[in-house]
Amino acid sequence: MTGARFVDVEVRRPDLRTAFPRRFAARLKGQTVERLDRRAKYLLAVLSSGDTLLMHLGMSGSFRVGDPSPPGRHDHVVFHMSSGAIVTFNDPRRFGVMDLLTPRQLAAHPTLSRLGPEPLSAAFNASVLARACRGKKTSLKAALLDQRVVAGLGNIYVSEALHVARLSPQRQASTIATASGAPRPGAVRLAAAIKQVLQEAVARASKARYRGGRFRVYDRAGERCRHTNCAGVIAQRTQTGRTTYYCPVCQK
DNA sequence: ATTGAGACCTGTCGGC
DNA sequence: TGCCGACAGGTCTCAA
Repeated sequence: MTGARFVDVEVRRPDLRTAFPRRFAARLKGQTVERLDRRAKYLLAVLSSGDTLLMHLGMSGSFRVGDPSPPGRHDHVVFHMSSGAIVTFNDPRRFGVMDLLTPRQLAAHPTLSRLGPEPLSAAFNASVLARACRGKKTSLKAALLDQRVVAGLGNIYVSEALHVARLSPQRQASTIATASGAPRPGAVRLAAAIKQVLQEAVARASKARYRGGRFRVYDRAGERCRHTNCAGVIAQRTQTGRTTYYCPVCQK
């Protein structure tokens, strides 16, 4: 898509999680994609008009490249690019998002403008994490799922990171910081663990043969804890509506 | 202001 | 084999 123009845009279902803006297709047509970017779990295509195409996969969204004809039941948007590429957005549950923002709307976006730091950037470290958790009465699990604390962690990698850091998901978030917001050892381990599990995930996903589904604790209830010298068994429980997996023995 | 519960929607899977 | 409830990787809104 990068460097290519939108020749045609088919909107087959304009009702994803949010309604499409008026004249969505018309505003896209003729625009060139200057660059593709990402912020947290949002995909952004910066256009020659200055507008930004904002996309989110929700729980079940995906893009594929290739002629979709005949289009599938959940093929909601089809981009026909001047490069010849045909890019189709498919999303059975329709929790995804497709929006077109002016520079002003982008800068003032209610969600984007409040996102926390990118976890793999230098802007995210133990000090930043500790400060964000200072005074939080909620659990570490809920704090890490809060996109304002750190951007882009989802249910799987929160469990994964807490296991690597050996921190209990039920532990109160404020306990990784001192009263003044300085990092305690747990914050140092957790910030490093978050970077580690995400780097590993990106590396694995980049390999064509990757099948997915192999995690340290996620979806492994009843299996042995993989930390060396830990005799624990992975447990699962529900926290704020989401399933958490953890080792009750080594995660404190 | 912070927090947790419920809602949004469809597909899949396990149990009967 | 078929039906039915429970659950799924994410936000958003609302009310306590």
